[in-house]
Amino acid sequence: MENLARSGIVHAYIRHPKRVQVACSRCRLGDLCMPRGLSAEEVERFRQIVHRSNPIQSGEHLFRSGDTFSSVVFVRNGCFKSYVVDYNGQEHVLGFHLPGGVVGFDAIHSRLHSANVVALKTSAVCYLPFESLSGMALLMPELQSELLRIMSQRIGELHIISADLSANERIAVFLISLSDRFASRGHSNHEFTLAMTRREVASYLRMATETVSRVLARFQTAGLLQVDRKRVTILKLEKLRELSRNGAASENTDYFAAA
Amino acid sequence: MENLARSGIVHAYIRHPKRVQVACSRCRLGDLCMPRGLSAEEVERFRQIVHRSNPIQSGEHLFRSGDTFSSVVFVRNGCFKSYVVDYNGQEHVLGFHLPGGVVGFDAIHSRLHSANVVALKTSAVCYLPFESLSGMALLMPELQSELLRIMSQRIGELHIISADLSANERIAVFLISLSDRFASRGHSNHEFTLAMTRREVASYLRMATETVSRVLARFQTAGLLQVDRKRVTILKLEKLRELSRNGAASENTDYFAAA
DNA sequence: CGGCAAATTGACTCCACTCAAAGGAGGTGG
DNA sequence: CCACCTCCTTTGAGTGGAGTCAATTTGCCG
Repeated sequence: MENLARSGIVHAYIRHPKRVQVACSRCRLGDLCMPRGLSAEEVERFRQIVHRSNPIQSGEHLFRSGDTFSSVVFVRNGCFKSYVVDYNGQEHVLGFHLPGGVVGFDAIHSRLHSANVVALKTSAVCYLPFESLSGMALLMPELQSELLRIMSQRIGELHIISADLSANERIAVFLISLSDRFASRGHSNHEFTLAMTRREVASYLRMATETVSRVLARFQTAGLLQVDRKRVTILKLEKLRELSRNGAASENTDYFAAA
Repeated sequence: MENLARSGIVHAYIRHPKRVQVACSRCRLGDLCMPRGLSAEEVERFRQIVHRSNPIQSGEHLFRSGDTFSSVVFVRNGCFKSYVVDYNGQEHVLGFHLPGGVVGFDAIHSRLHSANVVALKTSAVCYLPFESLSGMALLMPELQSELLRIMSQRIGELHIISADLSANERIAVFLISLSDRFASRGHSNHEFTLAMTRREVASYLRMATETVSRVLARFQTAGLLQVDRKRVTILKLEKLRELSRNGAASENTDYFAAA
C-alpha cells in the first residue's frame, strides 16, 4: 500500500479520477496496440477495461522500481525511458519506449516493478489495469501469447545489444531501430528528433557519451546523415542499414531463449 | 513433417518407442524440475505426460534450428549447449544447459526451433511433449507462470552478458554461475569439470578464445583458482564472487523487461 | 604413430575509454 | 529580460584492454 502511494501511476489515478473511455476501434495505434487477433466481443471487453491518461509531462514517472504492479501501459504518444539505478547510484538505461510500445510487463510475475519508467517528453498512454495475473489470464487468453511476443521481442533486443558490435554498428542499429519504429507509426523514417540525450543513448548502448558524439560526427562527415542537436536527418538510409546488419548475425530471426 | 524427420528429438522417439514412465516424486531434480507449486493431482497428470530419454551421446542434437516444436526438454544429467549459426557460418553460443535446466521453450510461440541444441557430454533428459501452446495452457495454468519465470531468467542472463564487463569480470561471472548451478545440484561448488571448450566459452561470453586462456592463466597466477585442461578448482570462491559482482549492477534483481 | 583440433603464449595493433577543457542550451531567479 | 548556473555536447590527447596474427605445444582419436 505504501508502495502504491509512491507510485506515479497511482498519482495519475488520483489526479484524473474520471476514467476516460477509449474508442479502441478508432485508435490510431491500430495493430500496434494490444487487441490484435481479438474478436469484436473481446475488443469490446478490452475497451471497457482500458482507459487513457491525461498528458504526462517530461520528467514524470509512470512508476518506479519497487512500486507494486497495477497496470500495463501502452504508449500512445511521446517517449519514455526505462532504467535502473545500481548500488553505486549509476543509472543504466534499459530501453526507450515509443508509441505502440508496451511498458510494465516486468512486474506481472513478481507484482513489483523492477525498473523506473520516466517520460522524456510530454506523452500520453493507455492504462490496462490488472487485479492479478490470473485475472488477466482468465479474462483474455490472447494476452498470454501477446505477453510471449513482447518478451521474445525484448530478448531479441537484448541479443542485439549484447552482440559483439563496434561503436559504429551499435549507433547504426540504434538509428535504424528508431527509423523503423517511426516509419511503422506513419512518421518519416529519415528525419526525426531524438527525445533522449547523448548520455542516455550511451548508457543504453553501453558506451561512453563521448563515443556517441564521435560516431555521430563520423557519420555526418561520411555523409550518412546530418545532426543538429537532437535533430537527425538520415541521408543514406540504406548505407546505414547495411552498417547495422554487419555483425547483427540474425536481426530478424526471432530466436530468443537459451533454447 | 520434413522438418520433423530431421529432428533429433523425433529420432529419439523412433529409437525408443516405449515411453518410460517417470517417477517424478522420486526424481532427484526436485524443485529444479517443472512441477513446482502443483497439486498432487496435477503432479500426477504431469507424470503421465513426461517421459525419460535414453542416454544422449556427446555431439547428438536434441533439435536443430528449423525443427518443428514438439517437446519441452528438462535436462536431467550432463550438459548441452544451444547455438545459432549466422549467414557467415559463424557459430554463436547462446547458453549452456546443466541439470535442472529447461530447453526448447524458444519454439513455443513460433512452433519452430530457432536454435540448435547439442549434448556436450553423455546426457539424459525428460521430454514434456506438447500438441500446441493452447493445449499446454489449458492443461496446466501453472506452466504459464513457469514459462514467465524461465523467460525472465533468460533475460536476466542476457542482461549480464550485455552488461559492460571486462574480460576478467565476464569469466568470473561465468565461473560463479557454474559454481552456483553445480552447488544447487548438490555437487561441489569449487571443483568441477567444464564440459565446453574454451572456444565455446569465448563465443558465449563474446570474446576471443585467446582471452579466455589468458584470463584463466591470470586467475591462476593470482591464486584464485587452478586450471588443468577442463578441470577447474576454485581456491578463493569469495574473491571470485566479488569480482563477478563488480559491474554486475544487480545480478540478483530479477528485473527483465524494457519495463 | 600421425594428423588434427584445442589450448597457450607472445608481439603488435587499434578501438573505445578516460581525462580534460571549452562551448552551448536551457532553466531559474532576481 | 537578463545573468547565472548547470547540464549537455563536442573535441583533443593519451592510455589501455582486448582483438588479431602467428607460432608452438598439448592432447585426443583414429
